Amino acid sequence: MQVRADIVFKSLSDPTRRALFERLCREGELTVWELTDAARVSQPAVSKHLGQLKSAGLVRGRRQGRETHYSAETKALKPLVDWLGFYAAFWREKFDALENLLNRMDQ
Amino acid sequence: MQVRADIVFKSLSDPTRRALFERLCREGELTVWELTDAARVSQPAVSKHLGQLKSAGLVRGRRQGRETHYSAETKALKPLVDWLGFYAAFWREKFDALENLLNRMDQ
DNA sequence: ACGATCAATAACCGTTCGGTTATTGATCGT
DNA sequence: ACGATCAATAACCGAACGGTTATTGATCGT
Repeated sequence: MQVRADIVFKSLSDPTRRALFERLCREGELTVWELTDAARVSQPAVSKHLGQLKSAGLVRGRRQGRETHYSAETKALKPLVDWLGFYAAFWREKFDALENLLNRMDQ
Repeated sequence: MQVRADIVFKSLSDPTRRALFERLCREGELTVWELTDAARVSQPAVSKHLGQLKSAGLVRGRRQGRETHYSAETKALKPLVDWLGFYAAFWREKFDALENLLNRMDQ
């Protein structure tokens, strides 16, 4: 779980990359060029970021014809929630609520 | 809040740095040399990491004589919790929508 | 007063990172 | 069949990162 937390933290530590993930969370499935449109970086940069997010399990790519549809894999945030829950007893109640929700989505 | 989240994510994305923060969370106030002892890096490296954690507000340093006592500032995790909370709310919406749909299909 | 200790800073080094442009490979529309 | 489009890869670049050793500054014990 340590390693997973590492990857997730690192993946989300870059603003551009996190913005991509956030957009996928909010808007659902999006193609690379749709994502590139809003991101203020080039298409290859977007593709690289998506690749990293995919490695972290935060994103899934579905190839359809010549376009690839990406979507957020919210379950992959679990290591982060676990980490927070463990190290910040201060926020215990909120974390429990979060974890509860995640477990329900895990099914 | 975006910027805060940036800094917090980035600060915690390095394993060595996160280990320092975790130890401070678990064991309370510790001096630099106590932290250096367990970390597998040099004292200057530890000092630099503590400096970054301090910039992020994740850590507080209390100078006492020639030694500095550091402690975790769990409140600084709030941006991270908020970020997760925001997307958790989004998940809940989706989840509720799905539940709703399933219920309607049942009839 | 002086040597030892603690922590921060300086100076440096190799690697990784985030970005670019150019190119390739695949698929679509006509 | 062919030009256009979409996405991934390649090759490269400067900046930032994480680490080191050496040094400095301050404080403690004797």
